[in-house]
Amino acid sequence: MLGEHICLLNPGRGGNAGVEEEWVDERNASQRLGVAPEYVTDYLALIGDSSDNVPGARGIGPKTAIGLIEQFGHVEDILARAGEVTNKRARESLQSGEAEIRLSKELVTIIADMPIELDIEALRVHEPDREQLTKAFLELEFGSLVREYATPLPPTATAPAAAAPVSATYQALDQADALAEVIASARAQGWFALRTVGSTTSPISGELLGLALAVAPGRAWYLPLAHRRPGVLDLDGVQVRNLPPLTGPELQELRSLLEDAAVGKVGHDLKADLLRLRRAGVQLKGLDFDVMLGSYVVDPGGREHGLDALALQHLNQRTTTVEELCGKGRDAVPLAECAVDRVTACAAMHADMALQLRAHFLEELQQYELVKLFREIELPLVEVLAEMEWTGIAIDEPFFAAAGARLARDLQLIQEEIWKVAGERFNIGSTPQLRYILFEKLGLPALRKTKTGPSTDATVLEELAAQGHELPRLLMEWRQIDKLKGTYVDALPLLIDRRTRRIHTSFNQTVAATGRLSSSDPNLQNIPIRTAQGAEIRRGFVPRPGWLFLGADYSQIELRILAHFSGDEAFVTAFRSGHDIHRQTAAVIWGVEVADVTPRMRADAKTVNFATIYGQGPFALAQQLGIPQAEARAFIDQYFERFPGVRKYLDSQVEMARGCGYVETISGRRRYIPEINSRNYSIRQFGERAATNAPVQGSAADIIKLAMIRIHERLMAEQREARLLLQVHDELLFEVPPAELADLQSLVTELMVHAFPLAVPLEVTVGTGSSWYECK
DNA sequence: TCACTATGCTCG
DNA sequence: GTACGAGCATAGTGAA
Repeated sequence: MLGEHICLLNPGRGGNAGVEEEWVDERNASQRLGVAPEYVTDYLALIGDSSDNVPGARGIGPKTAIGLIEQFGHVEDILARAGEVTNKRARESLQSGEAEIRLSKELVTIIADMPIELDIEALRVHEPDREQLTKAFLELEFGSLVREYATPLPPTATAPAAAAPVSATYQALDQADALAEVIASARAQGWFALRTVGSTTSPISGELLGLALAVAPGRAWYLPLAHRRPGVLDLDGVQVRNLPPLTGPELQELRSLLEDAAVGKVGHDLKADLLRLRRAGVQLKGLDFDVMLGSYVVDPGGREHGLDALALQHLNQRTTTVEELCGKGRDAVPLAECAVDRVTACAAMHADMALQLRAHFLEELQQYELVKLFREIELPLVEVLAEMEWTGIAIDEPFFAAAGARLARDLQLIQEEIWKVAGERFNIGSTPQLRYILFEKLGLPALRKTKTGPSTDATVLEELAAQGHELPRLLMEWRQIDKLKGTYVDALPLLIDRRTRRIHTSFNQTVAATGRLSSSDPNLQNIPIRTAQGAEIRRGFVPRPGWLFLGADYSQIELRILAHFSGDEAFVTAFRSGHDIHRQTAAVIWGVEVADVTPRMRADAKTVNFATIYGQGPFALAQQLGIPQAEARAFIDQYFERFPGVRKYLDSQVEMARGCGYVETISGRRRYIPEINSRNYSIRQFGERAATNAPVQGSAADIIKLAMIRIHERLMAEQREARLLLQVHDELLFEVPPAELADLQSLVTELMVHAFPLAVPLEVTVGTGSSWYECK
């Protein structure tokens, strides 16, 4: 009944039905699932979607499914004898009829290969609307297997029935001797799990409210330090009422435990714990395991790394979320106002979950050979990022105020002009209103469409302007200024920390699927630079008085990585010669002497170089270069003809993704690419581009992370005052006292250049100045 | 009031 | 349909 291909959801790894599909043939499926070929159908039918992420999914997991098949044989027999199933959850699930014979992509596949008339293409969607699919299936006549057991799914998400942790095992630490006992066990074991509670989400702006500790599974303590409400828990008014954090004599032992690097610390998002403790004057040392990072390293893409999600997925535990504790939005109660016993239950539970998840991810990291990446890059980076966030960066407030006023004036003027040309007043920021003005009232040609109507984006306006219309140019100008004002000039001063007078971004370590960092609240990785007017904003980022900024960029790191991986002779030679790579590329592509490369040729070669990294096709390249598609195609062909090693390498990554399901960076970081075997052309294409780009982008991320770790180590070891403030993917920004500048410049360059040995040299350019603008 | 989507724009 | 990876602002919509 089965055809040649089957869709898997990375069995055994949990999974997300929307993303992690993987198409394999039947023999492969049998091997991958660890199920005899004749049982593959039953297996797939039985497990359906067991992922906890899937709305409505209640799981018979893969292991249980295999066990049931081995025990009973085929799926019909399992259902007939459901009462004999010993696993309680599986039995109830089977008996209730909502068993795991459900609509899943596996079933879509099975049905696809049944000898019936069915519009398969219409059903093969990546985020199946389950209700719609259910209806479609039930209305159609096909194999009894599906018709009999498919049932409509509940509209709302249901979590697995979790055994709620007994609250009695989570206790507040209200006695000095109890605290001493916990500390003693932690020391005896050599490690423990912790979870801090802060007054705000941001660990830097908020204060430490309390600390949860766990030493063994199923039992944890919470030490309240600065809660304003004792709640129903009677703590005899000792530790609860506004104690200065960790200053009491009985807390000195705890401090030394936290600061003892020899005692391992386990947690979820240790960077936040580190920062909250630091605000309380405690230097957390001995970071040993961060389950958020563990989850990220095991599978950086398309999965949740939040503690609640991880506990649900891997421990089958339903945790109390902070949202449940405090409410949300307008009605949210500050944590400091929440009853201590409730905070205790929540925080202690989180410490307990982190402790239990450690074992799970340790095993997975070992299984996938990711321990080194975890131990030598991601975990050490936590302290570096914490230090960066802690330090923050200063902005020149009067500068921003003046710029804001100026932009407001400009905006006003352009707005008046736009309204005059349009013949009426309207909200320029509203796409629908703008569409009406441009394409209906003024009758300009709609050049491109979005889902909801004609596009009005910058490329369209650019083209319309080129056709001689006045309004598009004004609109582009308005948009640019509006963006600068709204996203940067007005927004950044509001994020200055009241206490430090600096801006403290968050560097997120578990967001980007390639291994890159991201920055948020505010995002300091997308401060304008490409336009002259935008770049002015960087004048407002300043070092502390008397100090300087030092900026250090990797030159063309991604292209160098491409040269390294591909080993392409011409490419490697070009880099080793140490000259301008885009110029060299141009010379090779067009077969001319380097000296004869025109600026236009160089610019085009640069574009083609980037096009390669991103897997850009002729269509987009033509658009970008403003040339016919056929010409762009010729460029690309020429490029790969002259750099055959590059073509070969890119193909090899696609093959790797198809065969192994993932691709790897230079330090073994994986990215799973289930889209690569999708039957949908554009999804598959996307998978192929991701497969070729991820190793390049991800390796660059690995390398700069290593450099950051080593630089930070040196700064600390040599007790320098200079600090790393920002990372922008291939660039580091430092704040330096003048006396350290010369030294630091060579130190940073040295460590960045030699962070990871490649087949081609790495180059770093540095710049200094008294604003970010000047560091170029 | 809030969550959510769509659109558009900033960066490497 | 058509370039990888991110975060954020505004408008608009529908439900509580």
